[in-house]
Order: sequence, then structure tokens, then C-alpha cells
Amino acid sequence: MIKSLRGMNDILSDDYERFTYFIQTASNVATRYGFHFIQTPLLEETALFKRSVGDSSDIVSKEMYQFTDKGENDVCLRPEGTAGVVRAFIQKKLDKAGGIHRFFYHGAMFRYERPQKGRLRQFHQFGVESFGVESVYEDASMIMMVHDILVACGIGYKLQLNSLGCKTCMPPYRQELIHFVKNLGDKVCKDCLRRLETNPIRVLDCKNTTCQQFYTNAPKLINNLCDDCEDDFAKLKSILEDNNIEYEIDTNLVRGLDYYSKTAFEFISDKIGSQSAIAGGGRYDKLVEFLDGKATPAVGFAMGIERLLELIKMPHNTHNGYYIGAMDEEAIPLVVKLSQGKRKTKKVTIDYKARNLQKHLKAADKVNARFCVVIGSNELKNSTLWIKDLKNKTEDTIKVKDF
RNA sequence: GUGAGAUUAGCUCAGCUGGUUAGAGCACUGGUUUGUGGUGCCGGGGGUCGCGGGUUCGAAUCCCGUAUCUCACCCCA
Repeated sequence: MIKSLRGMNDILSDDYERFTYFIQTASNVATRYGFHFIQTPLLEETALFKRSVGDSSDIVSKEMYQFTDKGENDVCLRPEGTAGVVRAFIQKKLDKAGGIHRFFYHGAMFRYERPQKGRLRQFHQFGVESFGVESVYEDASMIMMVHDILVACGIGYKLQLNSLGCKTCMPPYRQELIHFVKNLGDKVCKDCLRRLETNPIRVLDCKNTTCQQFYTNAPKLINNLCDDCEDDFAKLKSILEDNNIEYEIDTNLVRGLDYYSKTAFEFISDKIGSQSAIAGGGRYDKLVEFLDGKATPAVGFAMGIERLLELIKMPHNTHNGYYIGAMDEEAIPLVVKLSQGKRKTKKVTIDYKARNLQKHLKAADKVNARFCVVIGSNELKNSTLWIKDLKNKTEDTIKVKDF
């Protein structure tokens, strides 16, 4: 038997219902915030991700589905959504056009990782990107949008907030931290030593308890922000408070992608295992310029759909549509004909075999039909239909032409 | 990439230290003799016990390998 590739799942029945319900709910919220749908290719030039996400990240250095296509192009399946949207934004010359451009997207992302709960090789994200707004109000608006989407889906969360600083305050801080950790020598774990080379800020988040003891006195970025970043962060907090969004400051929160600056946030859930991040995002003011566009401030977020599916509370499925069946072989053509008419407006399930009434009622139940219509010899003779409302438990016999 | 556990019917699982034709519940299907469901009764189909080797008179059961899943690390949404 041929099986799907590792970490690549089929989405069907209940999962698919929740999947589309989420996409629809999230899209509606994004639309109300003034965002427009954008679809970008699944396949992009590898260089796009190397430059935007950053060579140092695991995502780019070891998790990409990368290959050479028949035209000798170095390409890869997108591991995340932002880079493609930024590329499209620049390619369509919207950076030069100026003004504000707001997009949302959803689709498959690919990372060659070891699968576990909430982590797949092909997974789906819903995300938004906003270009041209420098104000921290937009950052707050992003967070409120995630809040609205999660609330609409009945999902509880915890919001963690941090500021990653900017070109002015981040690099000096990073040097200070590296210096601090290097002074500890080999007392810290080897993961931390590796992080020093790749993403030094990550050491603060190390789960090793002995490492944590050494880091209690480590310098914190939040105390080393420049005036501009400091002001924005304070403002962001007050906007969220004004709008009743609860948050906690997590000075160890780091975004794994190199392009983030200033606002960084993560929505987490304690109900889905160790892969607890259900949404993450922040500001990336330098990325457009970095990808050869005209400098444009930007902010965005992405949500992991598979992780959310476990948490979504769907509205209850109610009785809906018709079930039509026959108790006599000769009535089957009529069943088909009636269903074709009714299907112009309603959901109709039919059975091609003659069965007794009990079977039909059971089958109608099973497909969650509101009405069960049955044609027997009596009905056939009188040109009538027997129809039962399965919800209100009432029944009636009506003329075929009145159906 | 590292460590641990799992894999038996469509699903959830039982199957003792290796011993006849591998079981249950649910699901599916047929009947319940013209006529009332989601919640009755009686029957039926369905498994190369993840895959490949090995040990043995004999393997679902023991050993090795491999794949996948789960959990944790790592990473991140």
C-alpha cells in the first residue's frame, strides 16, 4: 500500500469541516479589519527565504524542501508565508506606489522536521501582513485581530509580549549578551553554546534548569531598548489595556525568524502539548528594504491551523435538508427525479435501494436530514409522498406536485 | 537530528511466561413477514496481528532491522 509521506496528512470529514470553518471565520475577521486576500506560489526561489528568514534559522538551514528544477533553478517549497507576500508586494511595485496595503493569506507550508503533535511537514497557516503603517497602533490592531479570530472560534489563549528592539538597540544588546554567556564558559549546555552562534537571544529561553540559574542575572533587552522602542512598547501595552486584551511580558520571547524587530508576540495554549504556539507575529520594518524594495514599515502574524483545529468549538450541527427513499423498486426513478428538483435549493440525500421504513428513518438520521421523505406503493398509487420532520417529530402526506 | 513508548477488524482495544480455526464493543450489512428513526431483537461479512528477516516442532507473543504514530528534546505556527 502506498502511504502518504511522513508528516503529511489528509484532511477530511470532521477535520475538514473545522478547517474550512476556521478559514472562513478568520477570513471574515481579516476582511472586517480591511485586509485583502493574497495568494502566492508554494514554490519560490530559495534565495528569497535565505535572505528574509535568515541563514541562521533552523527553518532555512536544515528544514527546507529544496531542489533544483528542470530549468536549473534553485527552488524550495515555502517554509513560511511572509517572505512570499513581501516579494509579491515588491514585485507589484506597491512599495513605490506608497500608501497602506493590507493582505491576508492561508495555505500549506513545508518544513522537513520530525513530526509530533502539532508539528507536521506539510502544515497550514493563516496569516496577515500589513505594509506602510509605522504606528504601533497597527501592531496592537494585529494582536486584537488574532484575539477576535480566537474568540470567534471559541479558543482560549495566553498572550505573550516582548520587544525585540531595532537596529539601534538590538545589536549592542546582542553583543552584551554574547559577552555575558561567553564569560560563563562551558557551564552552560551545548545547545546554548550552539545558540550563541545561531540565535543568541534564544539562550534565555533554554529549558535546562542549570542554564536558567546562570541567566537570572543576564542582561535583558527590555531594559536596553532605545527611547523610540521603549516609547512604542509602552504605548502598545496601554493600547492593549484600553481594549481589554490581557497579556504578559515575556522578556525571553524571541521570534525564530531573523526579520522581526520591535513588537513580538505569541499566542499560546496549554491544551495542545509542547508545540504550544498557536499564533505568532510582530513587526518587520527592515524586510522590504532588505529584499530590494523601497523601505516600508510592516507588521504581521501567522497562525498554525492544525494546532487550532484541536481547540475549535464548532456550532452544533443541526438537522438540515432532505432524505428521500423508496419502499418499492418502481418508486426509485421518482426518488431520483424528486431529488434533482429539490437539489436546486436544498441538500438532498437519496437511497437507490428499496428498503423498509425503519431503515430509511435510520439512514435519514445518519445523514442528519431534517425531513425524511418515503415513497411506498400507497404513495405511488395516489401520487403522494410521506414526509416526516425528524426534528419536530411530525409527519404528513402531501401531493407529489406540491413537493 | 537525539531519547522513550506504541503499532492486532473501518474505529477503540483485549489476547497471561510462544501452543488448535485471533476475540469484544462500536461501525457496516441483512432480516424483524407493507409502514415510524436517532435508543428493540436475531443473523452476516470483515484481520498475511505495520513491513522484512531470525530463533523454534510451533511466533500476534521472543530477537534483530525497518516504516509510521505518540511523547519529550530541538525548532516553531
